[in-house]
Amino acid sequence: MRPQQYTKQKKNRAQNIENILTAAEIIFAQFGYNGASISRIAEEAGLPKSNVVYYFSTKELLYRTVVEDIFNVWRAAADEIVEDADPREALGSYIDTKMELARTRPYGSMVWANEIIQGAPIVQDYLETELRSWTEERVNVIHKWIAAGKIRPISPKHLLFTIWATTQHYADFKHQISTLNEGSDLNDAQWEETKQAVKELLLFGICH
Amino acid sequence: MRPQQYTKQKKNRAQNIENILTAAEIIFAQFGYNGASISRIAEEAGLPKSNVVYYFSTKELLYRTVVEDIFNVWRAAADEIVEDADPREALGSYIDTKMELARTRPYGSMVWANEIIQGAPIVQDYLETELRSWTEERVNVIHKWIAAGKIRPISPKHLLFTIWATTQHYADFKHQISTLNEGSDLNDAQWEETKQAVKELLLFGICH
DNA sequence: CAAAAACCTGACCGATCGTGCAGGAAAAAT
DNA sequence: ATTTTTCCTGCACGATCGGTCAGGTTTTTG
Repeated sequence: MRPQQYTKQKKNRAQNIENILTAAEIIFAQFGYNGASISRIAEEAGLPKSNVVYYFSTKELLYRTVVEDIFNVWRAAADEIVEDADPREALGSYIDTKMELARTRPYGSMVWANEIIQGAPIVQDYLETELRSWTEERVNVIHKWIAAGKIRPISPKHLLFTIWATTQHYADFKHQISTLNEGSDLNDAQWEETKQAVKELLLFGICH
Repeated sequence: MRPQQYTKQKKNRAQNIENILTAAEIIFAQFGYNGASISRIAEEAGLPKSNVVYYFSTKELLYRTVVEDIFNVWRAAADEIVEDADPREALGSYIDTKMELARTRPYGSMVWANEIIQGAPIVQDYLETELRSWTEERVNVIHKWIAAGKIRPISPKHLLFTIWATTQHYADFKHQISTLNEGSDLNDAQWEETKQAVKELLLFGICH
């Protein structure tokens, strides 16, 4: 009986934290760090403001948690780009995964965009360490693909930038895209069509 | 003597307004609509807060002026995409112009990104009228290019989205790009290289 | 069942927000 | 030179901000 009640309390805590993080992602995406208020996040999460502060003692801690979360998801999504992979398959799979995340986690993408636009005041250390080393590794892989004659010689860095830009555009600018789609979000078929179009545009002419 | 002094006053007014708009573009880009404060914009413009309010009676009016400005610049940059143009030349020129604007007006691009991320609360009417009709016209042009066999059959809308995403990425994410460029902005040669790489990536395989 | 620990929240604080307004300073008109 | 108009700014306001804290409630412990 002891562990059960203890588990119950833990579960409630985990649930509250999850609700707060989900709400924070939406509110931070919509208003940016300075524009978002703790009270609005609390309202979105259906909790009193004091309770949000109880779990995350400062606004910055809550924000940092949200930003680091989407960063890690993106990083994990790209680990498949390795030297002995087939370029078309690896890049295609990377684009697919990032497009899926653009659809399922658009608010996380928007928070990241806001953070970078502001000059990365919170995650600058991440950019200079994890992102920088990870990027160098992928650039090296693409260079080896070129040397092996697997793909046409293009600038690996700009290929990565173009993939990031395009996939995240479908999250960050989803409102603009909806407006140009008669006011409604892309449906399943349209998302599939979009993924194919993006892959064709970016990869045709690159991979033989 | 009368018209000269009158001109002097007018010039001062024009200069103040220009300083305010330049400052507002930077501050709105960095903090978003809700996060930016009039006092910070005034500080950036080197004027008392009251003076900013004197020229722009409300924060929303100032913001709307900034957003509409970058919107119109972008729209003008793309008027060259017409049916009887050479696709490679027209699209290449469009990309070049948008890349130039990404370099010279990055803060305007960031304000637009913030506005769209927030769901376009201010310029929604623009999206539904000017942007929508303009987009349809360009889509029709690209369709005719395809019908004439000038370019490969691709989704015109997604081609446009990809161009927007990529060109604006170099403005909106310039801090991230700088960080991956040893901490410094792209120099003249790197910008030229970037423009060529983007055009090659997006247009190779599209235009014959 | 009592003691202890963990969880939760209403009330409050100083700071800053957007903006209205009175009135002085400068320029233009007469 | 004096009036009229335009330009400019310090001050004050209610609202909201992030964050503190005392104290109540619930859960766990012994």
